[in-house]
Amino acid sequence: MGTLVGQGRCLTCPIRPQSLFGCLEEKELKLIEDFQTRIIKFDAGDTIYTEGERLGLIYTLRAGHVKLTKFNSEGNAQIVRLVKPGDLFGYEKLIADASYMHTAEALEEIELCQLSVDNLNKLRGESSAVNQAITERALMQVMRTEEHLTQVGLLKSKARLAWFLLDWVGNSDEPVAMPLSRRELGQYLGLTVETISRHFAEWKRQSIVAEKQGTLQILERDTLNEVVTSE
Amino acid sequence: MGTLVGQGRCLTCPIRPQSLFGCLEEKELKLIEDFQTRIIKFDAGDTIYTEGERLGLIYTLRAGHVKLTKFNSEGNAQIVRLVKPGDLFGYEKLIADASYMHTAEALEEIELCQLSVDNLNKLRGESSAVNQAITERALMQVMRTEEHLTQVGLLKSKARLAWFLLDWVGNSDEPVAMPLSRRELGQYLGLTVETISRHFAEWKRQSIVAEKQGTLQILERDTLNEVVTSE
DNA sequence: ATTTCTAATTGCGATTTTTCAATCTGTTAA
DNA sequence: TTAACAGATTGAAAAATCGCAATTAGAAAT
Repeated sequence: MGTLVGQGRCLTCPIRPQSLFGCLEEKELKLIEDFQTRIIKFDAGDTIYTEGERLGLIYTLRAGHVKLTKFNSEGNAQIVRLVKPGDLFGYEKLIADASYMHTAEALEEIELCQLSVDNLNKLRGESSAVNQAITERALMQVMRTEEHLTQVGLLKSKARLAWFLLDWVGNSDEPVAMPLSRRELGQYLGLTVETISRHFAEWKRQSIVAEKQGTLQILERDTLNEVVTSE
Repeated sequence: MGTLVGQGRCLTCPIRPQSLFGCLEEKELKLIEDFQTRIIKFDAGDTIYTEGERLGLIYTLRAGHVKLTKFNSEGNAQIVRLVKPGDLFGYEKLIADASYMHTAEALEEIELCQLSVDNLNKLRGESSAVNQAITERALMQVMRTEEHLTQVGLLKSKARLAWFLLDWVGNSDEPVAMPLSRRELGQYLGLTVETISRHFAEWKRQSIVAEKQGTLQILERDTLNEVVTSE
C-alpha cells in the first residue's frame, strides 16, 4: 500500500523541468529549498486515494501510469483520466474544502511525489509563476477532458478505440507499453469489455496492430486513422 | 453580430460578486479601476467566436445562455459546455498561443462582458487573488466536464436525458426556460434528435414533464430520478 | 510439466440506438 | 387568414452494442 522511498528534494529533482516547479527562475528556486515532499512507490493495482477522502495531499507522477475513476450508484466505473509521468493529480484539493473527486489506482508499478496542499497553497501566494503554472495545468486538463468527452460523445465504438490507440502510442512505430486491460479500455471509452475485445481481435487478425506481453504496436497507422475519421 | 451596449465598469458591476473579480478585497479594487471591458449584446443564434480564431478576448456571461461546440471532421457537433450567467468562457486564451477550442453561440438573447486577455494576464501578475480565482474556475470546469463525460460514458439514452433535465431545472418545481432544441440536447448528450424526441414525447404523454412555449417543468421528479439511477 | 486462475475471445440472441422517410405542429411573414 | 418553413414527432427497418455463456489463452504458482 505505498512504500516510502525517501524525502524528495525538489531543487535537484530529475523531473523538475516537467513538474510544477519547472516554471521557476533561478532566483526563485530558494522558495522550494525547504519544500517537503515524500517519494512513494506503489505496486500495480494499488489504490492511492479514494473518492471522498479528505487528506490534504496532492501528487506528481514520476514513473508509470495512474487511472482516475468515478463510480455511479450501480458500481459501474468511468475512467475519467489517465495520468502520465510528469502530470499533477489530486488537485481538486486546491479548492477549499473539496474532497477527492476520483479513485486513483496504479496501473503498473509507479513512483510518485506527494506534496502537502497547505505547503503548495503557501507557495502559490509567494510565487505567481507557480500559481500560473497551476492554472495552466488546470486549463490543459479542461481541454483534454473535453477532447475525451467529444470522442466518447461523437464516435462509434470502433472509431473511439482507434482514436485511443493512436493517441496512446503517439508517433512511435515501435511496441509501446499498454498497461490497460480490455475492461479498463472499455471503462475509459464508455464501452463493454466484449466490444473492445472484438475490435482488437479483428485488428490483430488483419495485422493492423500487434500485441505481445503487455506491449502494443501499431502496424497500419493509416487504416486506424481512416477508422477514426470515416465513422 | 453583437451590439456594443457600453463600456463596463468592473468596480460598480452588478454581477461583480459572482464574477472573477468577486474575489478582490476592498484594498485591491483599485487594480481594476481602469480595467477596460465592453458590454455586448447578441441575438439568439449569433456566433460569438469560432474554433481556431485568434482574437485575444475572453468573456463573462451576464445574461442568457451560450453553448460551446466542437465539430469533428464530418461536421458532427458535440456541445461540450453550456455557459450560464456569471460564468467565464474563452479562457483557453489564457494559455500562451492557444486559439479558441470551441465555437461559442448564443442560445437566446445574451449580454456579455468582453475582457482583453493581455489586461487580464497583467492583472494575474499583480493579484494572486485573481490568479487563484481563475485556477478555481478552471478546476471547477474540469469537475463539471468530468461529470458530463461520466454521464455520457455510463448512462443509457433515457437516463442521460433524465439526468440533464433534473440538472437543468435544479430544484425548481415551476416552469423553467429551456432554450435548447431537441437537436442541441442530442449534441450535448451524444444522441440523435429522434432519440431525444421519443423520450421527451413519452414523458409528456405520461405527464412526467410538461412543456409550453420554450419552458420546461418537471412534474414527477422522483420518476426521473429513478430513470437516472436504475438504468 | 501441471495446475490454477484470471483475462481475453467468440458466438448468439436481446436490446438499444440510429437512420431514413413521412407526417404533424407551431411560428412567422405576407 | 393563409402560405411557408423549420422543428418535432412517429414508424419501421437496419445497424450497433450489449449481455450472457461457453471456450480459449496466457501467466503465475507448485
